[in-house]
Amino acid sequence: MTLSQVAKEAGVAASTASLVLAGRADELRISATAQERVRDAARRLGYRPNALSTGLRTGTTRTLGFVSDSVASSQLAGEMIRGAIESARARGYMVFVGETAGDAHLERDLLDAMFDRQVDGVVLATMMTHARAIPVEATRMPTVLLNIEPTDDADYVRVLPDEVAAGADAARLLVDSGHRRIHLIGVGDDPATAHPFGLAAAQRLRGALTVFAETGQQIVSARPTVQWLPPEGFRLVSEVLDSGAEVDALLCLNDRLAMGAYQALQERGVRVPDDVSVLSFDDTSFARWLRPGLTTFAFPQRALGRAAADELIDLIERGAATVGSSAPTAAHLVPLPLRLRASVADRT
Amino acid sequence: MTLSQVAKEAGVAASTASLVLAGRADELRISATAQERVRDAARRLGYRPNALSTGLRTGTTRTLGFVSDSVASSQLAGEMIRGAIESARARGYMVFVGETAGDAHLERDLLDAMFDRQVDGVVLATMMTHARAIPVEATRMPTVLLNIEPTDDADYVRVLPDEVAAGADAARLLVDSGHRRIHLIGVGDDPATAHPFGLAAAQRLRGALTVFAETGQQIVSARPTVQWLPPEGFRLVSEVLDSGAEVDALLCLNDRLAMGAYQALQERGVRVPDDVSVLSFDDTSFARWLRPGLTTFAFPQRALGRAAADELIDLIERGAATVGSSAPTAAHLVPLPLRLRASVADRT
DNA sequence: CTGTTAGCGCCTTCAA
DNA sequence: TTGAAGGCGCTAACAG
Repeated sequence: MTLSQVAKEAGVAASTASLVLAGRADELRISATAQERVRDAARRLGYRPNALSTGLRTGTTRTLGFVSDSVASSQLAGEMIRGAIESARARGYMVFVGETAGDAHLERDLLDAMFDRQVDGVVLATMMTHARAIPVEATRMPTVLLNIEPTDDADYVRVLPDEVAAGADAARLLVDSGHRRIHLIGVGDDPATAHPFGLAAAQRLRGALTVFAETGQQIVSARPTVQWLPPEGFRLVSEVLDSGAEVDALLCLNDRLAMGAYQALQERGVRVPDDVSVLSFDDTSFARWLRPGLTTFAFPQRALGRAAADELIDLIERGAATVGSSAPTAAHLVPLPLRLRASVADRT
Repeated sequence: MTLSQVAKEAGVAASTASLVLAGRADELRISATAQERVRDAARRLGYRPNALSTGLRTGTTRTLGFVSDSVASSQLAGEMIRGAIESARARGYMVFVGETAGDAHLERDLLDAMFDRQVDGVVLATMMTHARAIPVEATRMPTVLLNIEPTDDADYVRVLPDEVAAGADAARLLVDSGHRRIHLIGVGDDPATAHPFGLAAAQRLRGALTVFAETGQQIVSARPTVQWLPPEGFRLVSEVLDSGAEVDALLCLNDRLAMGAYQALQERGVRVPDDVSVLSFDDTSFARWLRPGLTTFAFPQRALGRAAADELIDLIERGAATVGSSAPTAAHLVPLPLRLRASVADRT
């Protein structure tokens, strides 16, 4: 089904049909009958414009690329992608998705393949290394950085989770509910030397420390680890309990550590939240199924994806004219919403 | 950078450059020097062919569509998509991803949008309703069904998890390791009335029953539920324990039920696997972090995605000529591999 | 061995 | 108000 077939069926020229179908008929005063005939023919023949052709002609494809460095294990990636797809779809865009597993070569290939297909722009996302250089391939087209802090100084539109605020919120929640003896699980007490991967550890810690300072609290202990996994949470919390220190609350840097914490607590007969409160980050799938339900700040995967796609489409539709012209754009920060469940007691 | 610019730079005609760059130069005996000059110019100018143009001309885009009905909560979807993308990429294809959340209208729109962009084919996947009708939109292009049994009788290429075999494997594992008093958690004892959503329950049950029959075993109890979630697992296993029945092993229909089972067991001080073995399906992210690690048959998400993309590309490259011609294709069954951890004891 | 020509499907002046 | 013509970038016959 091509436009000229529709035109023929309607008894008009292809250009006329084009105008009608593009909604510019009134503007150019095409006769009502002609319009009717065209629309009718199009419907009857099930006409759908060939996007390749339109793209070739107009230089725009209503197509986005989404490239992330995620690997099999990361549950986070999936939701981000889906958020992006959802937003894009709502605005009439389709998205190509690619994954690099951290392979720079693959990333280049992917970006090339998308560029070849004339995507209108790409979002570059990361699940692993949060601070990194941006490949030159990306600079050929409008680009939005998702969950990445660029190491170079070019002015990219960035979308990031507001980890600092989440850290602060967590600390405030604990302090406000009367917890005094707080232990940090998964990070030391110095933001500068926090977790080598990702900015999450350092930023969550920074936010928390600010609030602790403001309220005159002291952290009892802060235990770093490189792997944020249940066995590590188990180990660290066992250490805390063995140390004989008093503990009102455990602030775990993510849910997997918290899962390990639950196991260690349970094994020693320490009750959550009656004896010890547990607060965490991410809202991983199992958080609500732990007993008692884990109170946690949800990593806003889907919202991040949505925001990235929206920023990108804004950028595209605003026109590439503006690129690099204006003042450095502030990062778009997405909050981590609290999922209030049953693991934090009120001790006031 | 267009082909004609490269050709001009190399001092040849565009068609010559085209042939050289398409690798058909030797075949058509283009002089070595001309080839050299073309390749050189292309490299120097950073030439990349416009895929839109090529697609328009050749009628093929090396682009796939992937449409699934998954919703936010399903972790399964993400991995399937990624498997598909991975396979596609390896064969030079890019993929458009879309999600419908079960909305038939959205599905139509998505399929249309992909069709408009001239995808070479689509995979239609489902996470929810495993038996369903296929929308007519799909029939305009090569289609592979992933995790779907079509209710109409058209002859589609299908990729499915081998749930029956997994059920049989699970039963055999239990029987072979000396378990006699086995309870089923999450499904009744009649495949015909099993779980309304999905084929998994009925098929896993069918496989298991076959083996139990072969080995002369009797199931002690089989408890159905509509929601395969931890609280239900907790409830059902509590019932089992309260009933006073003897129990060697719990065969849970998925990991979330098993998680609830662990909680119920733990609360009553029943040890896994010393007192009771637990076996399950899916290998959800937390399965390996439960204590003891949960032995389970992994739902092969990624492999399913890979298989679907591969089947689709085979279908496309074999040529649409064959469509509907041959005998009904057998479904491509993907096994559920066993993840042997510590929750099943050897009681022989 | 290489260049000319035509056309994939669409949009957009420009003339009529 | 409508139609004819040209071109987006590429490939494939067909001449030379």
